[in-house]
Amino acid sequence: MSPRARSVTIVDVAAEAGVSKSAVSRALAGQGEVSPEVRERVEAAALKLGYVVNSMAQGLRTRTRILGAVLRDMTRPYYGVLATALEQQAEERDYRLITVVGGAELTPASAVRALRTLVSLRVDGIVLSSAQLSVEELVPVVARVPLTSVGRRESVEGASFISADDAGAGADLAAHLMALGHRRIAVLGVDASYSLSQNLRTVAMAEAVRGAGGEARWYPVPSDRDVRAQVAHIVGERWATAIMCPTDEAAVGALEELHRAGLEVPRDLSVTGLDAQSPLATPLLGLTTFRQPVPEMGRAAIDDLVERLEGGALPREQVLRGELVVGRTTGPPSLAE
Amino acid sequence: MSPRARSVTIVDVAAEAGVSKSAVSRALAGQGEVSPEVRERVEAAALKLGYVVNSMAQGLRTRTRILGAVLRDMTRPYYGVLATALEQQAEERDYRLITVVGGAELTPASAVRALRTLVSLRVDGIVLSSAQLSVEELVPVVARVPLTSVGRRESVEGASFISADDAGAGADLAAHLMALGHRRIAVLGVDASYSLSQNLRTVAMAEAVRGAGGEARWYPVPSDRDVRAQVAHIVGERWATAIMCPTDEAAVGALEELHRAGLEVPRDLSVTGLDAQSPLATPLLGLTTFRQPVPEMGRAAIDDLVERLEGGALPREQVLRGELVVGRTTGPPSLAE
DNA sequence: CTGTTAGCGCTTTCAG
DNA sequence: CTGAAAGCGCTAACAG
Repeated sequence: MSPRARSVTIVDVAAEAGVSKSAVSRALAGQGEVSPEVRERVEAAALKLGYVVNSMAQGLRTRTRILGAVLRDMTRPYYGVLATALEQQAEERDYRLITVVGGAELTPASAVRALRTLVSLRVDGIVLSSAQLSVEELVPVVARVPLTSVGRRESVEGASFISADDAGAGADLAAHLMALGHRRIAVLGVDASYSLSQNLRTVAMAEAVRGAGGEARWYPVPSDRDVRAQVAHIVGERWATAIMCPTDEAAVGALEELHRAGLEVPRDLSVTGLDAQSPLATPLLGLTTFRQPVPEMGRAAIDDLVERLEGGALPREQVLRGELVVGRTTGPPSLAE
Repeated sequence: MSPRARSVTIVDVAAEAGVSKSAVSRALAGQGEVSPEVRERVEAAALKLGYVVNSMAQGLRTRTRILGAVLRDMTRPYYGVLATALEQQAEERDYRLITVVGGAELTPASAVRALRTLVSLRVDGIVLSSAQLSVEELVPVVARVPLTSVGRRESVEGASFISADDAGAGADLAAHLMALGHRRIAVLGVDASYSLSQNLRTVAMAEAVRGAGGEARWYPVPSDRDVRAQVAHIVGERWATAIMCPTDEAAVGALEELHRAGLEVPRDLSVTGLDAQSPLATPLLGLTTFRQPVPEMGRAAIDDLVERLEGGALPREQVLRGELVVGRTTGPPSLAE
């Protein structure tokens, strides 16, 4: 292995350019002005030596223009899309973005670790996505650095949050089924302890069905990735004419189970998903689902942070609305009963 | 907005605990030993004040146990799975991991920016995934910090790399089709400038077909996300009995197009994907594909880095092998010709 | 076992 | 416009 090079500092650049290190700092950071001639010499020297600023030393004195994001399970398309949007918008605003991902399951403990990593790095601002943190855990970090929560309403003073209208999405899907004529609808219900947003959706589905004069039954599932058993149960009951799922992944799980049971969709049973971020929202599957405005949420989160950082804007709340995606997994209820 | 608190430092903790700041440093970092009594007082004070180490100040003197990863398009399941694996293994080895994602298209420019961010943060080591960087761009960073490249063979002295056996995967899929009796096979070929790994796969597919006595035709596609036109062309030609795709996403695109054209798979045409990371590898679609050992690659990358960091191990090369996943999109060629 | 001291690389007054 | 010098928060000798 080639010996690791001692990293080149501002002092090395200064020597190379024949100026003081303050001159180099000014020339590179472009704060106090410098003569064009010095600037040029410095830039040449920096390039020649392969100088890269030491953000740590820099951050000891000033802002670094680095934002941090805590993301949950990157295995889910939702977070991938969010990460990409955050990154692009940060880029646009001339900030760097670093992300820390919790394990597949973002437990409070791992979320706290992730936040600490970011705080310890003294990032200028933090985007926090769907962590299940208590106010007590959040207060100390909000006190130190601007924080915007995405996808989950945080009740912490001083934090902004951006969320999708989960309840509205659930209600729209329910309305779609009701309009098709369904009256007995099974909802695969998720508990708030697993995912608040999935809980909001599914609760809203059931309520919307009932509010429109239909019957909804709540079939609790441990997670959207674990629905097969309940679907089998629903099939056995022969009561529902439609199954509403908390996510697209859950919907595909349900479709698989129905397929296994020899049922045809939507002839025998209608199925809805929710998210439309994943490749599962392919026309091939033709899932009826609801597109959450994830890229928009990511952009809004960065904008909020930057505006608070630079413009002194106040923390605020934004709820973004998505749109129904009608596919081929929903249709009129079967008459054969 | 609540006023941002001045961040609490080691000195504040020292005052609170009534000891010197060195004592605090030692107690918290656990280097030189401290009396249990002092340790306890310091820990209590740190907790009370909500102290979080300043990695920037710390990093100015020592290693931070933070690793960095440069990832491409997080929108692709491959990178999500990789990110999760990297994170988990880093956690296991007691390192933090921060990731910087390039835009949807990881251009050399954005990869260089990402690398610079990591270098500027003085991470202890870097995992670089599938960047299209030249040796000249890589040399300066490899000279500064241990780097392990994942998914792409870097020809830079001093870097490790871990890759999947792309060529082997392509060859296995080709062998599978040949075994089924196919002799005229269309390969959706990807250019190396878009993705080296996709290029390796597809080239290997064509070669393996020919090596086994079949005929392979190369149909170039701009990317694995843009295959519809070529597939339509292939359908029109009525030559091939099977289509080999560079990725699962491409395969689903192909299936959609075939579906649109009224063809049935695998009766009329067989289709293969490659990756099996995405939710697209669902039993519902039943894609015949090849599972790349992505989690294993992630783990190996972190292990390699940590071992070089701590054990002085030398950079090395590892090629990991995945496995064929036989689904329902391949079958014997149609006889009707 | 503990405190004192000297920087790590950078930005920022403050003089010149 | 430029250089000298101080200091950000921390760790690592070095004395006590």
